[in-house]
Amino acid sequence: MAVTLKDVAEAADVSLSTASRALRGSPLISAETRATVEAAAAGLGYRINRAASALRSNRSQLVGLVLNNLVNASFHTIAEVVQKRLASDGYQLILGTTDADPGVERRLLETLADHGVDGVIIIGTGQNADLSNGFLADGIAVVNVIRSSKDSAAPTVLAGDRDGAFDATDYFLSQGHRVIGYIGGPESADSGRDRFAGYADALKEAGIEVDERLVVRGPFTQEFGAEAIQTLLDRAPDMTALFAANHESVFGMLPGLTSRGIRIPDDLSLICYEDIPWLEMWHPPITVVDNGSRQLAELAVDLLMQQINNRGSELGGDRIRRTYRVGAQLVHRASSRPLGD
Amino acid sequence: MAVTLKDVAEAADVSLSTASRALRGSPLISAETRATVEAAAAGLGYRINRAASALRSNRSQLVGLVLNNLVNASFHTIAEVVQKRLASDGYQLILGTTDADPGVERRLLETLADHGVDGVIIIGTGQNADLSNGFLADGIAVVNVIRSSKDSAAPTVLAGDRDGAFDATDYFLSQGHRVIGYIGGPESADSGRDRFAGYADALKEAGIEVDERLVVRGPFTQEFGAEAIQTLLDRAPDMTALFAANHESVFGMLPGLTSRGIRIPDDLSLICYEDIPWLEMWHPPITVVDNGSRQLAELAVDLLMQQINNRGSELGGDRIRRTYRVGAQLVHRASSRPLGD
DNA sequence: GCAGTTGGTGCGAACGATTGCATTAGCTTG
DNA sequence: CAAGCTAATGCAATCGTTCGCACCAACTGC
Repeated sequence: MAVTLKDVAEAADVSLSTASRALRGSPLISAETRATVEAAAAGLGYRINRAASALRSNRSQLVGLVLNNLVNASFHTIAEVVQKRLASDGYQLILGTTDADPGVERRLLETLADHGVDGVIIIGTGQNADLSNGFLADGIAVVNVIRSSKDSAAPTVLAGDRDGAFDATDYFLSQGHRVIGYIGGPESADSGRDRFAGYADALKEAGIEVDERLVVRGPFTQEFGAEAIQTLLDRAPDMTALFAANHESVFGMLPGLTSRGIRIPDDLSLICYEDIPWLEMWHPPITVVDNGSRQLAELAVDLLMQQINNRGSELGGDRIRRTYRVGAQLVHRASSRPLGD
Repeated sequence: MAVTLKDVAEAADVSLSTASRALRGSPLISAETRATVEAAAAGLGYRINRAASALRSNRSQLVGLVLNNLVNASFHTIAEVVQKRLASDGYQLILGTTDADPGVERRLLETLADHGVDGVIIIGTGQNADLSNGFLADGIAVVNVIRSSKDSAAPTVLAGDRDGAFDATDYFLSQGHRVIGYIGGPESADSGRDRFAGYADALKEAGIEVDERLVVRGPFTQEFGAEAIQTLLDRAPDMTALFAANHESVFGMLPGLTSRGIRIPDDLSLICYEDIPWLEMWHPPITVVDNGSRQLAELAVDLLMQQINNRGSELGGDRIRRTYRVGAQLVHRASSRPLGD
């Protein structure tokens, strides 16, 4: 049988409560006693039983992470960063994927609650705000990431999609480009909408109308990217710059450019969304908008920990629900060049 | 306060034990009573408290997954598949990354045990077999994946690295290639060793000596791939085929080929290890050795569930420790062609 | 020298489910 | 019809921690 706290208490010749407090770092315990208990625990190889601890104290040291999938680079980056941060704070990560299905998401959230998670980070569908608001009421911390939900009372960390797209487009404009193509995600996705808005706004400020001929929008798949680039090249041979705002589509689009013999940036200037390592290794290295997945994850964990640590004190009431944005950043490399040089 | 089993029992006018048994599907309960209890539970919105359940029954419905990172495609594929399979069986996944550090791995495994996981799937360093053997002794299921450890008593699911590399090389040979380059992982890694062995064996069978000039081995990074391809092209301009057996290096190598103006497969036939979606989108689509990550994951979960379900009955004693292999598969596409056509 | 602090420690009741054992009612069987 | 089953249910102990409260000794201040 495993070593229990009772064994430690007996070995250290103190009561169960004292042993518990000593190991938990309670200030009520004298330094001497604490040392004795810690020595006894170490000597016996004592390990806490989290189930018992969770049952009694209502703190599981478990945090749930809900996201669509792990294939998308932003998502697995976030998962990895969140996991590491949590681990260093003594928490473990329960990971669940939803494929963006609200029903799956709901069942997952309920199951996470069954396990008594102390908090949840949700890259969600936005359809289960009622549930996550219930979590908050029950003292379970919640942070939304990337996708907002107007009904959610939890803080939200968003990516700077509009500004990122604006900056990319604006950069093209500053280089003299006027015929700028756009491949992006669907209107139905937050990111698809916001990035397109950034593209359109930048053009508008420059006094340019959005030319539908130059815009292709569709699902987050590389197949779409492969089609989209062909469509665009056929439809607008006069295009001098292209902004690829749909991350997945890039994988289909780049090979398409290569096979058509389009040289970057000589024939076409290019900027892609999201910084995946190998875009830097491409020839030429691709200029990208880095959406800051790591920072998104870091901030999400920070906000979650604030909530967890403020549990009880209603102090957080004001700050919660606030929306944060992690700015996107244009990473200049070699895939874009001034027009007419 | 949350609804507890006691509330359900009272609502259904049965005892606590009957309520518990009814919801858990015990055969001791009459169909009628079961229906009553289930109705009461549904009516009250009862949700089990996993911490309490775990404490009493020693079953947490939690499974740990230990791996290096989530960036590598095989790893995040495995994580996603494992998570989905577990969820469909009523288990949740606690995910931990180790960066292949044995110390981190050890602490992670201990923490997983603290949380009372019912099982662990380990893509491990092989350095903590003592711990995982202890898990088995304590009734915690263990399955090793991808990396074996001679000291581990747990079943192991390995990839068919040697055979995959053998097949790829053999295929080149059958197409008439004789000067076949090799870019692979270090000797220190299982996969690096096995794949090189497959390459060397295939050559040997064809009566060809391994030519050190054609072999570059190094770390699992794309930077290494970028260097390696340059080295190889400089050193062996007569090379007609190249086997890229280091997954990460592919990301650095492909752009290198493009920039040197090497046409695939006209100037060089190419086969890469591990099937990442966009290799299929490349121009030309790249022939690959698919190591079967999904199948590895599926099999790992199967083996884990067998152990979990056999807990108590010592019946599994014989089967455990067995090693399984998921065969790699050559996926023919268009990046290799017969020599001299 | 006595009431009032303060700093440590122990007692014992939870937390919410599971489960071995006892119990009961309704049958069968000789 | 008594004894013996079986099927269904209830009782109560138990899992390992945590934490409110009571307690005690030593010290302070008047």
